[in-house]
Amino acid sequence: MTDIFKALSEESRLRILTLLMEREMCVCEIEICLNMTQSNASRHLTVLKNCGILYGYKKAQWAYFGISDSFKKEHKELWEYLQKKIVELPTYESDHEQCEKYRTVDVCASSKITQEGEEE
Amino acid sequence: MTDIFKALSEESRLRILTLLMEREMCVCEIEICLNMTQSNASRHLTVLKNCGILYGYKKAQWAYFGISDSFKKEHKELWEYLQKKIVELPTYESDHEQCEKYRTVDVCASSKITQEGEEE
DNA sequence: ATAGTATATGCATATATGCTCATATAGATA
DNA sequence: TATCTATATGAGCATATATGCATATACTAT
Repeated sequence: MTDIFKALSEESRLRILTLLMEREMCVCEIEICLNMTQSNASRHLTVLKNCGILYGYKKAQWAYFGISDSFKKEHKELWEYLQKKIVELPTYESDHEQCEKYRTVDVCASSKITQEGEEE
Repeated sequence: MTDIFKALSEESRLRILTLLMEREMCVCEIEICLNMTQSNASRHLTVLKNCGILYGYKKAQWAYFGISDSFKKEHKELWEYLQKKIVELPTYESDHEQCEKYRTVDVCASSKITQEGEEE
């Protein structure tokens, strides 16, 4: 029980959750959308997965994560609470904008070019 | 938002909550029921109060704490989740037994005698 | 095979957290 | 006033956590 609250008691991890509420994502997408280092994103995702909030699987060289259905079911009230309150995060809007911005591009495998180019 | 999860991500504080779900209590009652030091109990209560989970007031030389109605209302789903899951805490039963044991006695102002006597 | 991309993890470090002991403060009582 | 009880808090210490850098591993594509 405390492990779930511990996982949720970190702003970066809540920001990750707001993104995953939309759709599952791979590490490097989160890395770019939330502007954090790769190792940092990876570690936070591991924490969220280890306590059962996220599911995760690998496909080709990517590791995808999403919000676990069993978590939603077994922690129903908490999940409802999160859905309701997480939009109040100060970075909610900007994170999603950043996310949309890279949505059209194939973020992975071209991230470096996109980052340097910085057109638009 | 993270401050509430942070407050809840600690076993000792969840144990305190299980007691306060029954009735409001003063610091020294919690200290005895959960077998923790006075300073430790006081600090945990302060954390829970600072994030709005508890209310607190002083009467004579005692400081009483209880679960805040506004918390229950403004964080309804979370509160329901807590009520449902907190009974699963490994120490739930024993903590309440300890609590009942001292219920009949006037814990405060006679705690030291009761502790040493240890009859029953 | 070689090079490039994505991810996980060891290591070092800065910061946060929890705990105990000691002490200051405030109210109660003789 | 002097003493006892209850509480809050500073200091010091041990542990936990978050983060960045470097690197090992795994899969892709040429």
